Amino acid sequence: MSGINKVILVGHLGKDPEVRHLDGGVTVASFPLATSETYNKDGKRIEQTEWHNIVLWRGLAEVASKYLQKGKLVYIEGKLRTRSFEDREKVKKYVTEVVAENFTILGRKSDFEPPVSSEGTTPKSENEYTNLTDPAGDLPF
Amino acid sequence: MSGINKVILVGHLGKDPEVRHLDGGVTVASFPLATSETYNKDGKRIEQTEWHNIVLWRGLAEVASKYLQKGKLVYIEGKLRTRSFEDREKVKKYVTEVVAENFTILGRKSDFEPPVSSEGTTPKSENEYTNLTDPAGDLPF
Amino acid sequence: MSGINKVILVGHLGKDPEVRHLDGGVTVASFPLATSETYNKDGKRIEQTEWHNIVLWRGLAEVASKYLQKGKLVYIEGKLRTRSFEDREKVKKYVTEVVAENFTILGRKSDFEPPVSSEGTTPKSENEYTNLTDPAGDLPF
Amino acid sequence: MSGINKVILVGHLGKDPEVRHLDGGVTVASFPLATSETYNKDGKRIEQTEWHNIVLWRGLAEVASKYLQKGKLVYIEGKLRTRSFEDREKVKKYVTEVVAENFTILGRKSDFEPPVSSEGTTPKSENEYTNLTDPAGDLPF
DNA sequence: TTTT
DNA sequence: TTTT
Repeated sequence: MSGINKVILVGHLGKDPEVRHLDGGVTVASFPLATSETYNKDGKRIEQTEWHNIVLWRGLAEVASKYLQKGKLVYIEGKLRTRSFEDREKVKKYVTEVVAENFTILGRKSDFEPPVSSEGTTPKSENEYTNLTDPAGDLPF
Repeated sequence: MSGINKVILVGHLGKDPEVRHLDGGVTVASFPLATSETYNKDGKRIEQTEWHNIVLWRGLAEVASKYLQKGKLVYIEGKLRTRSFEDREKVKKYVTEVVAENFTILGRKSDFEPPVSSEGTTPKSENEYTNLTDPAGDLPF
Repeated sequence: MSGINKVILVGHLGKDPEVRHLDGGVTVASFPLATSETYNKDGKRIEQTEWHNIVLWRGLAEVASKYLQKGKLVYIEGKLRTRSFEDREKVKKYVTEVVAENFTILGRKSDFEPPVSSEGTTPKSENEYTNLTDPAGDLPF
Repeated sequence: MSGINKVILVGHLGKDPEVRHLDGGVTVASFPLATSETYNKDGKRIEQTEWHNIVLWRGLAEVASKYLQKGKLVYIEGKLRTRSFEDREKVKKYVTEVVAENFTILGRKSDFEPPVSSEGTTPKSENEYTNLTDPAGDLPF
């Protein structure tokens, strides 16, 4: 016993969430998240990007599939989990994922709406941010 | 002995940073930061805002005074410190502050530049974010 | 909108939790928590202690009242909340608290049992730690 | 750009740190860390352990090699990094590590001393905890 | 594979 | 491979 296993990320989705429905009816969503760090080396600005495998379960997966899309900036809180699997050649491999326990969209108001087909959105003012939290891991509205 | 004292905030500056230079030449900056939470009560969307007193020292204060302004969205990492002071009526009072150890601007590219007097900025595209990190607590460029 | 408000503490309880039952039957517990930091100044080891007001609600308050006592080492995750109140002289005052959302006892096995009146506890081996988590904010067993 | 990549762990070392000195004189240390979670399933207490690869650089590696040993309870703060390497069969593999930026021993006073060969240690009192922090990533004393 |  |  004795443990804290916590991950806090702010980054952009590299792809739309991929949603699967397991046999028991459980929903799982996953997507890659990029967190980038900028630092200075010999006067040049270097950007280093780290990619994370994000996994969400149940209600949180449902919310993610509805409100998160490729490119969005998101705060994610979760825990690390390394699991093994067999690839196509039956070789045992390991992958480390971040199992999300909570997420919040960081961005402008338009980022909080599910994408629509309609054109002609209202112009946005400079400082128009908003967010969406799902502390309970379930639908927030 | 034995202690972790860590605060993680993402919110908007309520005012421009207020910068002071202490006798020994040390720079201190401070500003209020709002973190808002939205939840559902009886079908209505309630927004609850919490205000935090942010304090930054030395190099981090210099960076803050240059790159942070009222309204900007920022990630702040720091620690809690409660200090006492005497108000004008000589009454002892307590205030809890977040002493920043690190911050990152979260927002669009324009948010990374110090404010300029020139008018006529270039139009921004929808999904234009960027950030600025100062892990070492000193000027990052 | 847009906010993350997160506090992570590891420290010792300064007192036993104080438990109150509100009118609606809701349980609230609170206790002071010390987080200490040791640093070096001119070759001398300086210890600086920060005190935090911890507040717990409902099921988490019940668990805390049962398993936490003065002196125990605990990991606490929560959020900052500043509230105002009137003191006995009707002066408006402010206090900043950490509203716990989760806690974990860090310590040896004996620290996980509610205190008993019986004497003569079993001797402990050198490296005997264990912990107790309450992720859901409710009774964990 | 735009990124926060933060990991917070509390767990026990599965092995003593393994220290290497790279060509340029840089020190790297690494060890496995176990974080365990206990939960209830059908009235049975289930313990699930997650293993993390911890990597420390430079001064932090030196401190770790001196003060951390197998079995000790430690708080670690760092960031995720996934790197690829070729195994003996020239197969490309990936491993995700936690690059530590800070650590603190959590435990009793005896846990803060480097291990000694002498026998006959002084008995410890019940509530004797202490800690050791290395915020700057360098030797703290 | 994101973002700037 | 830790810890209880």
